[in-house]
Amino acid sequence: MVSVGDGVARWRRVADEIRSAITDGTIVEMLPPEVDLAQRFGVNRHTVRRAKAALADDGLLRAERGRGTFVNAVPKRLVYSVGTRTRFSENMLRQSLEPSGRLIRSEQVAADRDKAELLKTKIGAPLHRLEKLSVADGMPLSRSICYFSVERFPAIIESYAETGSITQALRMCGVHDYRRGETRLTAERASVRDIELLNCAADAIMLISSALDIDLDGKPIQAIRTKFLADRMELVFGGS
Amino acid sequence: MVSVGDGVARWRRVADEIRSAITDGTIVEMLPPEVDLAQRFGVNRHTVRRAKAALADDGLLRAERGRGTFVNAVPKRLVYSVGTRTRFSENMLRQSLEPSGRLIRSEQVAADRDKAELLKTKIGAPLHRLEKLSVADGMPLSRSICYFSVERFPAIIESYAETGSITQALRMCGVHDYRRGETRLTAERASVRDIELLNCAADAIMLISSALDIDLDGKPIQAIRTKFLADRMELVFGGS
DNA sequence: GCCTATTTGTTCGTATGTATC
DNA sequence: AGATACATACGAACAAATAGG
Repeated sequence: MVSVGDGVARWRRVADEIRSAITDGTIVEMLPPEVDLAQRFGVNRHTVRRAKAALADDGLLRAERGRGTFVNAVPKRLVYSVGTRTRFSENMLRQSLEPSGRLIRSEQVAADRDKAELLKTKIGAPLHRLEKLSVADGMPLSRSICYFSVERFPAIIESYAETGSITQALRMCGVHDYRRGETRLTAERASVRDIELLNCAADAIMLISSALDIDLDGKPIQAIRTKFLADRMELVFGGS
Repeated sequence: MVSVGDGVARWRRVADEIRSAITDGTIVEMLPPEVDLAQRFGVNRHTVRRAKAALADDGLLRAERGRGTFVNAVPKRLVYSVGTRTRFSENMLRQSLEPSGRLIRSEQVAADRDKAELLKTKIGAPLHRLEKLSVADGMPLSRSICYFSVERFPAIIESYAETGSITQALRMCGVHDYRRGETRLTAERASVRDIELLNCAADAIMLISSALDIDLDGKPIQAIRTKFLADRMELVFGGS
């Protein structure tokens, strides 16, 4: 066990290791006794206790005096299927969840080099920049920033604000179907703004997807950058 | 800026925010002065300095007294293209990087329920469990755990140890082509073992891919779980 | 050269959090 | 439950290098 002066407390490290062991099924029902854990991680028993307290706080554990520590029901990650036809609403409904979107902020910006290339507009062309929050069953799951050509979709913001769904907003703008182009994926620690918008833990991890949606003729529709809460989501590509 | 008693030091958070700003292009050439950063993050200047020291240690920054702090050449994230034909070596060579694989550990295990289902073997059937490290230009990028049916690929371990490439090892076992089935993605904090094997920051983030490779007849070849260093990699699906 | 503003580098002290025994 | 050592965080300085007029 390492961790001295690297900015991450040992108890936090231990808590994360235990959490992983629980979510990936290594620890199923009951936690090993504190002394065993302390030895395995090479830390003091107090440190293990601190870690367990943090996990119990999150509702993952339940300690019973004299009996041991039990693992509570683990909330499975929601599955988001990314195919050529990717729709947030459909993905959530399939899992019996009530989807909704909330408009955080919208503005017009000028296309920079990257966005102009993606959306095939001129550099400096006006774009709608739409920042939204996606929620399922009242739980914030992700936050996205979408860019649309103002010229092509003048009224998309109003339509989205009305319906709370990009798919429906696009339909109102005459786009009845579209598909997913390329998707780029990486991950980062949640920023301060992520934490306040998504109402998540301070050390949450965001799965970041940058994608381009195109219509059936291959013309670009929107460039989207979405930050998913990695704790609550799993993205699936290909297969089925 | 928050963070008190949550197990992650403030300087570490500040360092991460600055690192993000650098990698996503918000900060280009020069860092704002320490007092400005301190105010923006709501911390003491010492805390900013500690964060900068950590980043300078990683070679991202270069501070010059009286002049300011400069951003070194930004190491762009390497792109890993995940298509139906996904090969680590080809992906790296395309970016003029010298790929290599290192065998960490191999053993035989019995198939549990999940793996048996994926690999279409009986529960309890013997599997090769192959743990490896993938490196490009001397920099560790990811670590994988692969499962192969022992019955179907008796000598895969030796072949991999010899060649350092799964593709080549499979060829020696009579599989000349294979493709990627489903890929499931999520992200987690690096475990202690990740940190020591990949030689990365204490609070690094791992992009986790769980996938199944199948041969051209649709028969399963290997189940792979790969943990990519999110700082150094970007996964691309679809498009091109 | 001189002065000044800016920016990084350093040194005190003090309080709190972390980790062990 | 204390006692101890070390890491973290803040505050208030001051020193040293740089840039501009």
